[in-house]
Amino acid sequence: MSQKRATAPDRTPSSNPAVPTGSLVETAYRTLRQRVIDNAWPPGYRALEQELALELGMSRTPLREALVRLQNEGLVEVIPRHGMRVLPVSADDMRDIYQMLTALEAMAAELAARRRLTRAQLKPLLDAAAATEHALNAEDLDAWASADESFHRNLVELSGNRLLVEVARNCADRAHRARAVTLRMRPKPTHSTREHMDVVEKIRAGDARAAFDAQRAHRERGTRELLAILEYHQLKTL
Amino acid sequence: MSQKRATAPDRTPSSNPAVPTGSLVETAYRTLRQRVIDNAWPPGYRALEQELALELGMSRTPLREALVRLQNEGLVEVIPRHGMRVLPVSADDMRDIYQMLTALEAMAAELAARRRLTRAQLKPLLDAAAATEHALNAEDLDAWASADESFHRNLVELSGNRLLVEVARNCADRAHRARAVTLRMRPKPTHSTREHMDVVEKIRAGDARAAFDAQRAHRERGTRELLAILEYHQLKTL
DNA sequence: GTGTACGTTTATGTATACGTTATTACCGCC
DNA sequence: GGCGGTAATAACGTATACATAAACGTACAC
Repeated sequence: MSQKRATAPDRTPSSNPAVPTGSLVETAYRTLRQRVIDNAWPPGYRALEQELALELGMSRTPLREALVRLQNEGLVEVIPRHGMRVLPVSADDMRDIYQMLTALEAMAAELAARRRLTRAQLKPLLDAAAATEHALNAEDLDAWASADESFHRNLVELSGNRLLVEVARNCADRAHRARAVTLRMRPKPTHSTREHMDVVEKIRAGDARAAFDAQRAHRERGTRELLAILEYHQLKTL
Repeated sequence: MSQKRATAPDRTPSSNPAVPTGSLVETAYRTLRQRVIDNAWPPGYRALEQELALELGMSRTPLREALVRLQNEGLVEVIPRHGMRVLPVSADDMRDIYQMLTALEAMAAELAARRRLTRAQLKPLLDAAAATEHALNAEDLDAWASADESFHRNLVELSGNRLLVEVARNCADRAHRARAVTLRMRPKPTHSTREHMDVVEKIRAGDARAAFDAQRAHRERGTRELLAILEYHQLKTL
């Protein structure tokens, strides 16, 4: 994975254009974040501030502020005189991220179960779990991945803990690229899909301990699976 | 808790002067962060960018960058035309933070126990636990609080998970003021101190499950205690 | 061919300027 | 006194300028 500069010929502004928001900082932040997460920029990719600012049609000032935010979120690093660099994610990083998600989501499942949620409150989670099942049946891996993300996002939101939601989102962002790259290297996600329904059922039943255990087991199995893939394919950085 | 402006007469630059670092951003970041965490600035406190920049002897540019970082860390909010405001921490926030710390530190204890640490590696944690004991015996609450922080910091560092360390540090930062304010409102921390030793022993023995349970129980009891204090004293924001 | 020295270029970190608009102060009226 | 309208002020968000020093390219010596 060699480092690429912003002058790489396959990069044009139109491939991920800035979508205007209320502020230039926000525009830059969202645009750049998207590029990192969706692998439009590969790991290690570099670009200078002035180049990015020109491309996004703004001065360096808001662009820098966006980069500071992205750096705080662990998605890029800002290197003096070398601009920004997309932070590669190593296998160790993935282990760390997955350990975090395991702890956070197990806690989220427990908190959700304790809250005695209504059918309406549980619906988005149930819908997401059902969507993973439909996608699996239709053998549509991309739809499955999207539904999987939705499941996990909805799960942490049901915890009612804002900080947990925020941190889990950042963990998911950091892992997103690796998830996408390895999506077709893994066995069919039969276990995952079944485990989703299991977690939902435990939450619905208000069984906090069982919900915790179910979600935790789900993430632990997923962690083992992913780390095995990274090792087997000798994927050092993603 | 009324809002105070930067012109409050009891604030002078010398009470928490900027300590020069390699960059002005870093100087501002550390100075301001310290003021928030140590309650030099109370919850809700406001200050304008230009005022802070003047006080710290720099232009608004690096000052803004420092504020962006602090906002990302949940310590302040930046309000257009009103400058920055120290984010008050509500009882709900404290519940969220403690739930996070419970999940993260229990996981840290488990990971630490799994790593089969040497005596040398365990020493900082053991020393910190011993320090809480000594401070308790000497009836020195401030020393106890400091040792307690050291214990928790060392615990998460033993997890070997960098992301966990980073997130736990931020949770501790957010909770720091509330911890300090409530330090003398709680019973003598006899349980805490005994629990520290219990956790250390489980980690030393390499019993991951027991370490997880011990640290989790420790944090859960502490959570209940703190939330009860906040309710009893009608502390709405800290 | 390799290493070093030197001059030039360039990408920052920071300061300052500028345009916009939210906020505040003031005034008149009821 | 309270309310509404208007003008002035101020605090941004952003653009531009500037100083610094890192990085690069070239020439020369061994």
